Amino acid sequence: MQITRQTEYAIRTMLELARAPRGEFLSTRYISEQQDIPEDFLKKTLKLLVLAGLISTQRGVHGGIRLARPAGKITLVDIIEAVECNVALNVCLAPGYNCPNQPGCPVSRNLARAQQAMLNELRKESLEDMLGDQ
Amino acid sequence: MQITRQTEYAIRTMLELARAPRGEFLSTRYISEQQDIPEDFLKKTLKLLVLAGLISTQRGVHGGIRLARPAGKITLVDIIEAVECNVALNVCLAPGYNCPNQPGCPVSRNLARAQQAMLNELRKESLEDMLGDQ
DNA sequence: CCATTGTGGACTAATATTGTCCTTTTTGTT
DNA sequence: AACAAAAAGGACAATATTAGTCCACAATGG
Repeated sequence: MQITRQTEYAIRTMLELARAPRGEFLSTRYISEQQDIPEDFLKKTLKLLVLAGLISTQRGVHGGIRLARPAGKITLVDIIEAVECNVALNVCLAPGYNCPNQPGCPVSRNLARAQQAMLNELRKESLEDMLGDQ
Repeated sequence: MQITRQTEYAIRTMLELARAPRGEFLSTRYISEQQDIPEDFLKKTLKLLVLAGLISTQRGVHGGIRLARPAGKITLVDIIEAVECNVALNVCLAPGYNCPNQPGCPVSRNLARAQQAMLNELRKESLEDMLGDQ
C-alpha cells in the first residue's frame, strides 16, 4: 500500500519541471543528476508521463522535456495515475476484475469509498500550489 | 498502491469469524477450506492478527481462533494496519524515516492528508455493519 | 557530418510477496 | 499414559514485482 519509487521519481521530476521557466526544455540527464535518479530508469518513467499527456518532449540538440500544460493544472493524482496505471486499493476494484462475491460486496464498497476519499485529497493542490508553499 | 493478498486473506478471515456464533472457536483448517486460503500461509497471517490483539487463540483439541473483541468494534483499518504493519503511502511517511527535504515538504504533506482521508473512511464501518448489509 | 538528446526493447538484479514443509508445544480425550 | 487435534515457529522455495542496465536506433540543430 505504497506508491512505488518510480512514482516518487515521477513526482520529483514534475516538480523540477514546474520550477523551470515556463516552456523551457530540461534534459533527462540534467534531471537525473539533480534528483539523483538513474538516467535510463528515468527515461522509462518519462515515457509514461508522455503517454498520459503530462509532459511533451523534443528530440535533438536543444531538446528535452517540459510540462504539457500549466503547473496549476496538474496534481499528484495525475502523476500517480500516469505511473501506476490504474490505482486500485484492491484487485477487486481494478477494471475488468470479476469478483466471485456479490458485485457490491461490503468490503469492496468500503475500499472503493476510501480510495475515492484519498484521490480527492490528492486533487486539491496543484504542482504550482505546492511550489508556492515551501 | 494496493493491499496485499495476505491482507485480503486477513479480511476474509475476520469476516468469517464475525459470522460465527459469538465466542466460538474456528480452526485454521476450517477457515482455510472455507475461504480457499493456503493453510500454512494463513497461520502466519493469523499470527499478525494475534499480535495486533484482534483475535485470540486456543491450542489443543477443541481449540481454534475467535475474535478478541466484538465485531462491532473492529474495522478494516484495524485489519489492514495489523497485517501491513505501518501503512504509509510513501516511504517518507513511515515512522523513523528522515526526509532529506525540509520536514514538511508539500508532497509528503499532501500524501499524509490523503492517507488520513483514506483511513478515516475505512474506520466508518465495522465488521458487524458489513455483515448486516450484504 | 557529428554531437546531443529522446525512443524502444531486451535483459538482469534486487526485493517483496506468497507458498510449503517440518518440528515443537499445548490441550482435551480415551 | 498415550494419542490425536490444533496452534506456534522457523527455515526454505517459488513467484511476482520493482528497479536498474545496456545497446542499437531516430531525430534535430549546428
